Amino acid sequence: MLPVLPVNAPYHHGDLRAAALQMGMEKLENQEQPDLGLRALARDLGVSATALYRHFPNKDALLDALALEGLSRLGHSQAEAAEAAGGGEAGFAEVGITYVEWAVQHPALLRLIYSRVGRVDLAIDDPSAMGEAFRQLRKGIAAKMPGDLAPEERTAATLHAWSLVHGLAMLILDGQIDYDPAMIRKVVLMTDFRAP
Amino acid sequence: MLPVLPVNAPYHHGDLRAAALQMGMEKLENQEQPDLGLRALARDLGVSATALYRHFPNKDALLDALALEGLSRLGHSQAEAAEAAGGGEAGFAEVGITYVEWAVQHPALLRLIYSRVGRVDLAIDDPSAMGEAFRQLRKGIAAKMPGDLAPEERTAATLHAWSLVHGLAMLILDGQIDYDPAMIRKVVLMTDFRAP
DNA sequence: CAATCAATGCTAACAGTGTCAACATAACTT
DNA sequence: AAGTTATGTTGACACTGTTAGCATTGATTG
Repeated sequence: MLPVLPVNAPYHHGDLRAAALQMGMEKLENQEQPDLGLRALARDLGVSATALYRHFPNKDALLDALALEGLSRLGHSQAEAAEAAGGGEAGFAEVGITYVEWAVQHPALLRLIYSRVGRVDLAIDDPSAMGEAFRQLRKGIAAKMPGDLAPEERTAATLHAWSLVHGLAMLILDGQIDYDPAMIRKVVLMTDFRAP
Repeated sequence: MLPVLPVNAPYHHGDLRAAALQMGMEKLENQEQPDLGLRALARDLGVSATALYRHFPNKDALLDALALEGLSRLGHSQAEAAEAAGGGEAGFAEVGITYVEWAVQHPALLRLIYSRVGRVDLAIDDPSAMGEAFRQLRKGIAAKMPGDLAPEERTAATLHAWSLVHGLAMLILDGQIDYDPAMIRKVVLMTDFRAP
């Protein structure tokens, strides 16, 4: 985690905002808890602590941006998995399993996403940003469900599916259950969405 | 949140450890994020910041103690609910529903529990403390499941049940889904544990 | 009862944090 | 070329967790 420009660093960085997000993401990939430290990040970027304030109003805004990017990546992973499985019910299950796998591979990022997604500040600056990303996620889940369900059942089933994989992911991240891919698959496939 | 002993406070507090835990629990009940602030807590207790170090080696230990107490309370609530429902499958569902309700009523405390339950320090001091409490929780879930299941199915079913309600609770706490008791009940009852 | 000692409190200090104000330099605009 | 805007910097403030050293109280002994 060396400074980006070790020697002869010019006064201006070039694109500090992008560099901060990239290094922030990098740090999140290599740690467990979703906390970054503005000063530490600036230090690793080879820049003064307050320089980041020219690109983000405060620490929260930086973390929000990282969470948003993370959410986008998660969405892509799920879309890929669904497509690879050929859609339908098999694809639906795969979306859930991918969710858990992604969480295991990016624990800090998933935690960051969920800790920041409910914040109000997001809605102030850009009402469509984080909320919309999550709406897509939910819509994706719903779209990949069995098609012959009544609307109310669809809602319950979506909630069920999301809660199940989110709970699995969280329990694994918190060290409460071991990450056993076969067991995950078994548990995810346990639900029959046509049950009353 | 006034100091406990406003006037003529004696040099010694009496039972600062208990008072700290009580006030800490009180603060957790009235806020969303599970972070306390050692100095702030000491201030509210009318005591110097470092006084708490005579009763807890550090902030983590204090939070661990609070998490442990919270876990015990959660366990009691679930046991009560199961008994009230008369055990069996109905009682089993009630345990799950109670889990979600308890989480909604004590969001910071539930978050604290899960953020601290995986920490190693707990196992050093007292290997049975937090781990054992959680083992009880899991055993409680397992015991209240339908009895005619194969052992491997029981494991999967336990995991399924725990993940489902934990996921529901977390999504509600993070503001991703509304807390609708009827919907919770519907979702929890969706799973047929005899499905393949 | 008096002396000692452990338990429990205090203040002062250190390193760390997020953030703001004031100033400096580079880049862009006219 | 001059002025303006964007982007850095240093210095400071208030806050945090934590340690060291000192003070006071309550309990345990001789």
